[in-house]
Amino acid sequence: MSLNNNWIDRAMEEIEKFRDYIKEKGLRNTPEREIIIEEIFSTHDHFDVDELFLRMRNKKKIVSKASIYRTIPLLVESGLIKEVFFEDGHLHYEHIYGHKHHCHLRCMCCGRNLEFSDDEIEKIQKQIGKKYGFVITSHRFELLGYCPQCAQRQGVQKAYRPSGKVRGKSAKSN
Amino acid sequence: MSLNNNWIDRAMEEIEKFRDYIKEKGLRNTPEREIIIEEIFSTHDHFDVDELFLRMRNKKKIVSKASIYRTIPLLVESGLIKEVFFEDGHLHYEHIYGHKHHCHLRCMCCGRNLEFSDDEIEKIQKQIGKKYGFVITSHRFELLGYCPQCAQRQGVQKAYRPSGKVRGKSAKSN
DNA sequence: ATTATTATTGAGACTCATTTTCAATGGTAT
DNA sequence: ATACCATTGAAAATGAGTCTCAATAATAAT
Repeated sequence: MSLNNNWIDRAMEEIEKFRDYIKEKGLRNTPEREIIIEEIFSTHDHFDVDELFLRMRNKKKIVSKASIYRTIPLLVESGLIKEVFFEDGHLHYEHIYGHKHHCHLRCMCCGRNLEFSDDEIEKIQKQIGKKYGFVITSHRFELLGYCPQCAQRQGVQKAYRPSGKVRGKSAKSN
Repeated sequence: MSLNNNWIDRAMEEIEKFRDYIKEKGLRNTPEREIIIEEIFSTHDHFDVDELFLRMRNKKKIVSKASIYRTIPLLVESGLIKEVFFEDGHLHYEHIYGHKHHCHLRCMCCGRNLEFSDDEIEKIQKQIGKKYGFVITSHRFELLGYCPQCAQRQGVQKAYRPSGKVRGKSAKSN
């Protein structure tokens, strides 16, 4: 509690922010929306809609996908989450709370994804924002290439699928 | 010719590279593929499949969308083009030839897109690549925020659509 | 040249993420 | 209470991208 380190606390804080945003916009808060936020803040990982939906379903927190899709823009606007990238044919998000701003290093062959951070980036962001008069709220920096393993394997090496689209990934449920 | 500045020359050079790549991979070159490359190199702008398809159709260069979709991965693999970003619900590409490596500054409200370049980025790329043992072939750096105009207009300001998806953009053809 | 082999093509069917519609529900303010 | 209107779930719609398949064409072998 004092350390404010567990997800319940995080979620509470963020739910509060969200309530403010919602009110300010003249919208209404609902149990569904709070459940979604709680679930998002229960881990520190990237998520996508389908994943989130299934995670919730496993915990008997039943909210329709449509509502998840409808809530996400509100969460982005209120600054609780952000888009991290488009991969495997869909968007991935993460919550911002306590996340050190980080960038991604992606293998275009196997899809492996590392995170790193770099202070230089923050400086550039400020600098460019000032130069063009933009209010910059976030950034995305991705390095694309081949991981040590894939860089060796000839042949497979250069395979490209649009935005890392993974072939034969199915077994979904609705 | 000597200045090598017009698109015909560019396209020719790149078509040559493509032929090599195709041969090396045991595939076959075709008129369709060459037409696609020519068209891509005829401008210096970003493009998406639909746009490219329509541009070609206007010039009576008829190639099916399926073929365009099939050719793009080959072009990426052979290093002629690269994915620049996912926006408005689809991927955007650009050819690499003569493009100074640049980054994007995007307004999340009106979709305005500026380009800038920064040498610092190149250094970071090298540095991180070495650190993690990756062979890095390209990067994407996007700064997201609000342009001077949108930053002022209250209300509209924070509107977010997944990856800048533009509502009511239709009037497509097939 | 002719033929055999096999990659490529266009058309259309298909998949799947995301959005929209619509009727039912439920907060909120008077 | 009552009216108003945002929200919900379910299902239909949309649209980018992929796949299938029969027809065509590039290359290799004859």
